[in-house]
Amino acid sequence: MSDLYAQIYAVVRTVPAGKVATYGQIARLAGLPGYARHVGYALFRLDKDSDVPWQRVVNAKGEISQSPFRYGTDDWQRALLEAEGIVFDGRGRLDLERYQWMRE
DNA sequence: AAGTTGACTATTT
DNA sequence: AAAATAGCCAACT
Repeated sequence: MSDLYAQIYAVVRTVPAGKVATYGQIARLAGLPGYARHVGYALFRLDKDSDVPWQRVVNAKGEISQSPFRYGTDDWQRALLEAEGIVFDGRGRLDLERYQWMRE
């Protein structure tokens, strides 16, 4: 894997349970401004046995981005987050003001 | 080697 | 408030 992805994974692994971060935020923290899409791309390529908590990365609206190839369904990620104490509203969104990690 | 793709985001309808 | 547009940049074909 490229060093680029290594940096992304390193940051994602730093997100504590019960908190979430946006793609753009991960990119900035990794020192890669403008790489928001690559964060998602990196997680897409992520191996299932990786220790990266991919479920804690959501889009800027506080919603779970879906992928047709992710193993498990769209509900799987949500279940993992709920298990960490994160509550979703009726439209499948979470409160970023409350759960976003290290907001700038 | 060139064109397409995408787990995004900010801006504009 | 929700949907369409434009900018973004490495990986993939």
